[in-house]
Amino acid sequence: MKKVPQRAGAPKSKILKAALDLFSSGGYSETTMSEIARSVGLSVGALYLRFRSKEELCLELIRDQTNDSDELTDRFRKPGDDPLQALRDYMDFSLEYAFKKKQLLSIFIREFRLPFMVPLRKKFLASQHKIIKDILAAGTAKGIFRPMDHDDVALMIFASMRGAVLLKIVFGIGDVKKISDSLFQLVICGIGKDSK
Amino acid sequence: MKKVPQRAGAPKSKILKAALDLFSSGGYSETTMSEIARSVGLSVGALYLRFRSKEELCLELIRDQTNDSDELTDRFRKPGDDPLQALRDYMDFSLEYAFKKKQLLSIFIREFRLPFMVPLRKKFLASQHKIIKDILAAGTAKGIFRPMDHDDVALMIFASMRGAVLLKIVFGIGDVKKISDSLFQLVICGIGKDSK
DNA sequence: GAATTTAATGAACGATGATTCATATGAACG
DNA sequence: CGTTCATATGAATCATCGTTCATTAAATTC
Repeated sequence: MKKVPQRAGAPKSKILKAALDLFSSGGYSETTMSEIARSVGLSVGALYLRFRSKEELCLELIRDQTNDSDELTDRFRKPGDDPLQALRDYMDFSLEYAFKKKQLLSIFIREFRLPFMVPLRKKFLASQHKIIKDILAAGTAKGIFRPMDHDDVALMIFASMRGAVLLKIVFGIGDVKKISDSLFQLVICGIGKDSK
Repeated sequence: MKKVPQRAGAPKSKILKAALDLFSSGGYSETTMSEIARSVGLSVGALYLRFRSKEELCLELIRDQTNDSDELTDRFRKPGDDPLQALRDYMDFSLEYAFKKKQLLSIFIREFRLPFMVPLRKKFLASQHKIIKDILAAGTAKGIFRPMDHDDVALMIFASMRGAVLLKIVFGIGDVKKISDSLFQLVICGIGKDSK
C-alpha cells in the first residue's frame, strides 16, 4: 500500500535547506524551531511530525550535507604516478568542496564542541591526513619532493588549507581559485630565493 | 572617601577568569549566569552588582584578555635587517601568543558572528597582514626571498598560521614549538626537491 | 552598641523556547 | 455524503534563563 501524501507536505529536504541557512547564519542555539517553521511556511507542529527534536533535525541536516563526503577521500585513494599533480588536484578539489559547503563548515566551526561532532572531525582529519601523507611519500620516493617528516608536513599542509577556509568563513576573504593557486605555490616552492 | 570592600568581595578578575573557562568550553549562549556565579562561589545577584548584563560581562572579558594585544603588532613594526629571522620571530611569537590565548580565540572563533567582533577581527587581520607583507618585501629587496605577490603570499602565510591555531583549538592537536618549526620550514622551503 | 553604609543573597518575575496535543482540514474511498 | 486517514495547526505546557529586588548581614562610624 503506497502512502500518498495528502496535502503535498513540504519535503524534509526543503526544511533542511532552510535550517542550514538559519543555523549557519545565526547559530544553532540562537535559531528557534518557530523560525525554521516560518521560513518554510509550516507550523512548529509540522516540524515535529518529521523530526523527533531540534537536535535530531540538526543531525539529519549534517548527515544530509555530508553524504557526498566520501568523494573527498575516495577520489584520492589511488596513489597515481604524478605526485605533484596529485597534490595540486587534491588541494583544488578539497578547497573547492570546502568553499561549496561553507554553510555546513560554518556550523562545524561554530559548534565544534557539540559531542556528536567529535567522531566526525576525527575521521575527517585522519582521512585527509593520510591522503596528503601518501602523496608526499610518493613524491619523495620519486625524487620530486625533498626528504621530510611526512606526518608532520602533511599536518601543516592540512592546517594551511583549513586556515584558507577559515579566511573565507570567518574573515569573509578569498576567492577559491586564487587561494588554491597561491597556497599550492607556497607549499611547493616556499618563499626562499633558491626555490623553483 | 575611599570605598573599602566590606566583605572582601571576589574581584572582577576572578569572575572574568571563571567566565572565560565556561564560555570557552561551553559557548556563550550555553553558559548561564548561575553557572558563572556558582563557579566563583557567588550568587547571581553579586554578578549583577559588578556587571550590567551578561553581554557586558563578556565584553569586559574580551577587553581584559586583549589589553596586551598591542604587543603583537608593536613588537614587529620595526623592519629589521634580517627578514628571515624577522619572519621566524614573528611566527614564533604570534603562534605562542595564540596558543597562550586559546580560550579567548576559541570564543572568537565560535562567536565570530557577534556584531561587536567584526571590527576587532578586521583590525587584527589588517595589522598582521601588514607585518608579514613588510617582512616579505624587505626579504625580496635583500634578495633573500623570491619575487612574489607580497599581498597574496602574506595572506596565505596568515591563513596557514590561523590554520595551525585551528588545529590546536578545534582538533586538539599540536605542540606550539613543533608547529612553529614545521610551518616555518614549509613556508621557507616548500616541499619541492630543489628547495634549500 | 545603635545607626548607617555596603555588599550578598536567592526567590520571584517576565520572557523565551522546545515540545506536546486536542482540534481542524483536506483527500480518498465507499 | 459520510467515514476514515493522513496531515497540519498553534495554543498550552513545561522548563530554562536573564534580570530584579526585598531582605539579610557584615563592617564601619559615631
